[in-house]
Amino acid sequence: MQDKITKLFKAIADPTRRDIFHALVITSTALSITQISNQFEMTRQGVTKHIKTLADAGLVSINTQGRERFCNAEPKALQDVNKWLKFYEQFWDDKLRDLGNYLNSKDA
Amino acid sequence: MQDKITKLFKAIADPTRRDIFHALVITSTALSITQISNQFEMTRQGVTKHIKTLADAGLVSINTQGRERFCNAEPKALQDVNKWLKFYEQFWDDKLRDLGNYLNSKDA
DNA sequence: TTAATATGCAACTTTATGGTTGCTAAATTA
DNA sequence: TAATTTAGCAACCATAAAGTTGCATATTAA
Repeated sequence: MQDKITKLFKAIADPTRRDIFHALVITSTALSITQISNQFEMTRQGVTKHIKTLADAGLVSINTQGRERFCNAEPKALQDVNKWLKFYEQFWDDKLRDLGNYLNSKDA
Repeated sequence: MQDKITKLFKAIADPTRRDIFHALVITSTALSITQISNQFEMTRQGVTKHIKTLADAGLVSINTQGRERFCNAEPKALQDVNKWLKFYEQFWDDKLRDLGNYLNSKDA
């Protein structure tokens, strides 16, 4: 199907999902599906779908208790994004270095 | 339409686009559309579409010279992704800190 | 000037995505 | 036990996205 990093990127590429994820991160307590949906202008089923996508990407964990399903954010999953970024970071640093060299040569 | 950060996330959410971007990053010279498409099992027009998406997200800059259009990667655009990540980094750090506290309490 | 090259644009197809409605089932509460 | 609450599942819809083919156009080379 889809590789892990793509799932992760696609999960956070949707603004609504970023909002849901954010809401979960800043809440210390786990939230049930209904509690989450109440915070959004969308049907519960719509929210459920997004949560499934987030869970598939490892960004949310779900704990079932009775008829309720409590969701928790798993920000650590974002470390893979960070790892991906790290490689390219060296190139934007290089550009800064190049700019520095350029400015120095102008001064001289 | 779509906000900047969403465009950026969507651009890198596609594996082909990540490949194109990567190819441009690791090449010191700018590449024409044709040169890029030759590296992919896809029509030139397909690649062109991806490049347009990358350019819209600020990840690629295009320099027209005669009938050719030379593309350059702009890894610096990824700094916005980094900025977005930064906020959540503190939460995965918190988790590590919590784990540290837990281990310490076990030692005592 | 004719031929070849590099490219963009438009239309089209297929599949994915975001979201909805309607229904069912399992827990809980009265 | 009956009513309510929490949630999943399936079907459906509209739109976006990935990729294709075909054609027009501008630049460059013969």
